[in-house]
Amino acid sequence: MMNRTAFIKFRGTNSFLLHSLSSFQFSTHKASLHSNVSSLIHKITNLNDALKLFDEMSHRQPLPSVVKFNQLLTAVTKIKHFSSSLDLFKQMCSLGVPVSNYTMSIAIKCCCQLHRTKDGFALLGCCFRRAIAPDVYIFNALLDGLVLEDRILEAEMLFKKLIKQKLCEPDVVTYSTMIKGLCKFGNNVTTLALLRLMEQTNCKPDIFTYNTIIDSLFKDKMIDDAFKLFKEMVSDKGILPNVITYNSLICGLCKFGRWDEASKMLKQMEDENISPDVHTFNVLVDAFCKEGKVEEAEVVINIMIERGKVPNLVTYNSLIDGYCLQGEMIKAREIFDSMTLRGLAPNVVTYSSLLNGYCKNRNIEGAMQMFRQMTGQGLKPNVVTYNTMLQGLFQVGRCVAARRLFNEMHAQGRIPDRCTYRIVLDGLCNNHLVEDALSLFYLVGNSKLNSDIAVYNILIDGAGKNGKVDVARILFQGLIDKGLQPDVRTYNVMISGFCREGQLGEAKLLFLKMEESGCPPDDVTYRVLLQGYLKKRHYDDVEMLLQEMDDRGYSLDASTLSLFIDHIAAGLLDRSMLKLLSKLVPKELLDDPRLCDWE
DNA sequence: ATAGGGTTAG
Repeated sequence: MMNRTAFIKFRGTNSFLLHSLSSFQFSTHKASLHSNVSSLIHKITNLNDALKLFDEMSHRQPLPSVVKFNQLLTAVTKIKHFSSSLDLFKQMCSLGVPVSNYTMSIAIKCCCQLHRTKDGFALLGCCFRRAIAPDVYIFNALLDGLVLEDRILEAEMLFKKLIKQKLCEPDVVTYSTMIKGLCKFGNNVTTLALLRLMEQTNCKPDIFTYNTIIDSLFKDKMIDDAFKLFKEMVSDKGILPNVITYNSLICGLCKFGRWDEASKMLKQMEDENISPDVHTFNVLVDAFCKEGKVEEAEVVINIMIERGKVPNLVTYNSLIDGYCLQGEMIKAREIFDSMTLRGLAPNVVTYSSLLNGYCKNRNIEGAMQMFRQMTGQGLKPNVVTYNTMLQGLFQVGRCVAARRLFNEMHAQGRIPDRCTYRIVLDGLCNNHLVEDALSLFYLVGNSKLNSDIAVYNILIDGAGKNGKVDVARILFQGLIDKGLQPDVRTYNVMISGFCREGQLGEAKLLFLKMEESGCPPDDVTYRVLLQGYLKKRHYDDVEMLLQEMDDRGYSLDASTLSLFIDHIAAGLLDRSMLKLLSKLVPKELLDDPRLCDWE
């Protein structure tokens, strides 16, 4: 075959020669294509190459076999161009390629991955019409589609139907997909039952099955069960954990602050010659960032790079979020710029972190500018983005703008979630719009949104702070009537409301009720009650409360302490209390110059 | 000579 240099040498010598040369090249190219479609398909890395190859294949006479087309479709599906893959499938049909069950399974998978499981089922109908017997691959793809669309009941129905009507022999993938669906809905009891059922059949659970369940148990905070299953997998079934198993374990342990065990797992992993991948490093980066240890996170990233792993969008997003949580917006922007320079396009998560950072710093203009930049890049804000912006706007008292944004959220088809609801209620209460918050609350009525103790805490606090302790009392009774369990915060905001109105008797009664209700007071409870007592110059229980605080190992905060000092300075409280107070003051507060003559 | 399932971020 003529090579490229030879071709160049001929240029300009003779146009006829050039023409024949190029056609010669073309035909040899085609010839090599014909014999080597499979090897060309394996080299496909982008959609364009795939489409070109398809075009050339479809012009061949005779047409390449269906196997070649299936290979190409697989390649396109692997690079996640599902709708292009479907287009090619349609073209295959109109070209008259005799599509097989392989082709159908790929096409159905594409529909399902596009959240168009309905079309997937339509293609199942086509199978019957074309006398293609649907196999387990096809049913697995459909089952996965239903799970993906959260249609868990239909997934269960399909699963049972497959078995009952013997539509196909379910295999380990069928079971694992069903298990994934059950896990997604937090139904760990049924999940484990299905795992046991599986063990009775001849398709045994494999590493995929176990990884799915172990990860789900961690997500549901069932750490001990997760480890039990992990041991069962390794010891009883002899299945070796892989990098994904370890990633789940390490991620779960980090989330619960169980650092020692997490690093033990890292060591164990290395001992077994399983090297950490980008995902593992990302878990560690994120864990450090969440702990406020951004420098450590940067160290992890350096190790990651030393080991030849390339940080990706997730890595940078975690780091940016870490800096934003610390309010270090300059660093956050630096990382943002450097990731853009590396050709990584920021996504909605990146922007939401930045918005959050600006809002935390009460820089609402900065947040707005980011919001506009984000939408300008064609990124659609999601519920989290809107929640962040709403919180920021309420925080700086821009209730009208918040309202406008809430309406926009609605217009964009974003359904407010429990966080949105809490943010709006809290925002209204903190901006002296308790009446509005209450009307919204009553409008929502007896729904799941209102069966949330946090919602009651917000409203009780809002009512109390706005001089509506009677409303607070009604709300408190209401939540008890509903069968909700008040938590420490509920008691704290209620006690704080009573204290503010000088109803110290009520405050004390509720305080005493906490212990017997199995919800012991925390340091905040004591601070609130003490401040209430001091402000009303009601000193009877003060010493006893301080003593209790000491017994429980609680400490005083700066503002309560300051109040005590004022009362002592005014001669309202005896100086003998200083000794007890000094025991309750954290070291950093002892530096206060006003306290130098304490001991 | 071709098809499928598991882990991460706001």
